[in-house]
Amino acid sequence: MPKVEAPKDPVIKAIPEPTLRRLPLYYQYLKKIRDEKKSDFISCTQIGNALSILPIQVRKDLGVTDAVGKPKLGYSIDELIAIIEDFLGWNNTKDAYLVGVGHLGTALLGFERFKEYGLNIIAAFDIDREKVGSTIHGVKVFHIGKLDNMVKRMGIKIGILTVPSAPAQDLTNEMVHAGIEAIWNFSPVKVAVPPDIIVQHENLASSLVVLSKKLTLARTTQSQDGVNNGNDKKI
Amino acid sequence: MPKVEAPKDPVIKAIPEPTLRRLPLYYQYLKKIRDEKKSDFISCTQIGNALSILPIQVRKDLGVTDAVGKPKLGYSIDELIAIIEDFLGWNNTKDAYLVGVGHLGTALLGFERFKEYGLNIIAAFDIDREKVGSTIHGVKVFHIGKLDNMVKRMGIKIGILTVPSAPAQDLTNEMVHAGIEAIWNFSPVKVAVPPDIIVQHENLASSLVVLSKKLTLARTTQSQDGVNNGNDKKI
DNA sequence: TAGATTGTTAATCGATTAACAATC
DNA sequence: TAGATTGTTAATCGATTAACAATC
Repeated sequence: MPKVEAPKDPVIKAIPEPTLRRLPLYYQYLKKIRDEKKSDFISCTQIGNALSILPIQVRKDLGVTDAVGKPKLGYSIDELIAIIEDFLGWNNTKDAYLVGVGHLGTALLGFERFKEYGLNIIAAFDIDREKVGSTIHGVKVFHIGKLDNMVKRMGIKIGILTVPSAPAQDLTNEMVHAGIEAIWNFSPVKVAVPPDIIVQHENLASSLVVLSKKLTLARTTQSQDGVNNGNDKKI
Repeated sequence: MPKVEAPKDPVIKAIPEPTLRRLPLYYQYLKKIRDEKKSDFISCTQIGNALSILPIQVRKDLGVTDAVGKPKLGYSIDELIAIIEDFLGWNNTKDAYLVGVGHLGTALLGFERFKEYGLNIIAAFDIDREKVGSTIHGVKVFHIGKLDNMVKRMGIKIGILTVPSAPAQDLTNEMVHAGIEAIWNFSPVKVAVPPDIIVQHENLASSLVVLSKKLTLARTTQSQDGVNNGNDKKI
């Protein structure tokens, strides 16, 4: 890869994943601020202070969108909200299927908020005959045997996997075989997929480990140094 | 033995957060492998291949625990499981309270698996009179007004926050005031806490953004370069 | 033994943070 | 205007990856 040359397609930009994860936080905050109607503009310093993020970090992050601010004034709140919404693709809804109507699956079906994020769960699948045929939070539950056909027929690209460890890999294979291109995996195992399939792994065990290790460390080091701004990378 | 100077307290080591997040994955895999009883030993190469992680990364990660492997052979599977379990503190259970018995809160109360990870949710709180007094997945639901007293009386240090945006900050304040030291935050907003309080922020919107941006990019770049091993940092 | 694998030290890569000129 | 803030380029920091000697 040549260092100097301009990229062929300017649409393709490398965006750091941490940046992508912070953008929704800014968005949330901006909407709150907008409703308070105190000002039409906001600076990176204000956003950063509210979210315990360095202002320079906020500015860098906003830089990946095409947001333009005014020196001294900051960014137009309304404009920034619109730009982030657009950048994150929250304007064009994507359909998804959910596989596994257990506790967590049921909870996700009830997440009205997903629609704001451009995600629309249009059907759910399970193997349990008692669940099949029912409607949960407005979403109909089908037998898992119908997955393949329905994915193909509807051209669904996103699958949400909310099942236990044991069947996770098999169901992943079924989804991929049917034509699913991106899997949001809430099962406790890391599933294997072909190289062109995208998997986003949500692991509660990992998060809990980080939390409890931080807590343990805070206790053993308390009153030694002890400052925790919530941004620590190491524990 | 260190060349220059020994650290004052060898217990306090800086462990990268990514490493902490990967350790549970290794653990999951090791347990699966152990049940297959094919061998008593396993190498970093095997673990890495199974999880799409570079072997050298696995070795580095295992290095932070006190696991010792044998050249040519690898690590004892049983020993490694025990060491990770111990390192992550999954042997001594920590009690926690859950605040907000909505869809997600209910789902978390039903997560038997948490006990394996050393987390024991011993009570839940809500403001809804219909929920108060009921028992969900074996956990009793109290009125939020009792939180302060019960946290103090039981010496609870971990709070799980599963409420909507609006009341998240107020409830966080209440928890902190009562004596909670670590908050596992599933609300959609980043809550502000004093510097000595730990917050682990679980944000579905952020994860979804990463997933959908990867999907969008994969489509625009398909058949150009197109190799996705699931380990990409940038999208 | 030969060679796969560990453990450790060094190099690379990328995200964060700092510095600073431009600007309203 | 003066000074706060943006936008961009450079420096720093830390995690990942590579290199390689030690070893069973």
